[in-house]
Amino acid sequence: MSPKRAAVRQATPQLLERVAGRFRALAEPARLAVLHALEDGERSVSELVERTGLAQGNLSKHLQQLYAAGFVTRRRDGLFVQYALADDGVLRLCALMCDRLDEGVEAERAVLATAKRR
Amino acid sequence: MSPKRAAVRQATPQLLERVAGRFRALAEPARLAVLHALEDGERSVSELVERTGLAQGNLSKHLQQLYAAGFVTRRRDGLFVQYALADDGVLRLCALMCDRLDEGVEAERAVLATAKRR
DNA sequence: AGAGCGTACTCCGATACGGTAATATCCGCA
DNA sequence: TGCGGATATTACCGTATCGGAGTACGCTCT
Repeated sequence: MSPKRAAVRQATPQLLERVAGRFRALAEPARLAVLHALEDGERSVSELVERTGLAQGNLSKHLQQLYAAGFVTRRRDGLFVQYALADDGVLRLCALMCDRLDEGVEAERAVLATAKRR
Repeated sequence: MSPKRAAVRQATPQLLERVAGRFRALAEPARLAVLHALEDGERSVSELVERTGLAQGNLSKHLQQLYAAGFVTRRRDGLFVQYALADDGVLRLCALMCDRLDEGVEAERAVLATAKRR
């Protein structure tokens, strides 16, 4: 049958690397801000500069990474380039993560307590 | 009403930083390997060393980060310390990410083509 | 073809992060 | 109380990554 479907995959180093890379793309406040700014639709780079407050060059680099990770799509629109969320998967990921935040506060507290123990 | 529920949150810098931090904890093959090694139950550090092939000190650091991020729990068991997945949220996150991988291959191809264009 | 705007790329300094080796701490047991 | 195994912590090094500044490229219009 060769279960190509949702079967549990082998955790090969290559797969781990690929998955880690995707997570890494989301492991940066600036990029999360960009994704957030795209939540209500397509935006040009200039619009994203306004919305996020990032410098143009910096923003461009982050956009490349998000694009390479498959989180956003690109489209030339005359002089502009319009970026958009590739799908709602990112939002689901962030939602899952945000839910964890509230419940994780206690653990964080414990860690802090451990850190300053003694 | 002060919507503390699943309402859309403000994307404050602090929140972005916190969320990014959580993603950062998953943005490393070694830590994903650890989580994978915990999929079928509690494991001691020594067992994790065997299963992941990581050096003890190195593994310990990764475990601290996973713990601080709230992905794993800790429990003293005599001479050992047993780690376990805090909940199945991590698995859901990874599953979501893995699903994206297959579909993202095309985009990656495009990026590569762009990189070596000319 | 040239000007002007929007976007991508390159180079740089500062900082963060992962891996290793050595050391410290914690625990159970004689 | 002292020993030995298990885990945590520290110091150190090499590398990756971020942000900023400057520059190159693409597109449109005249």
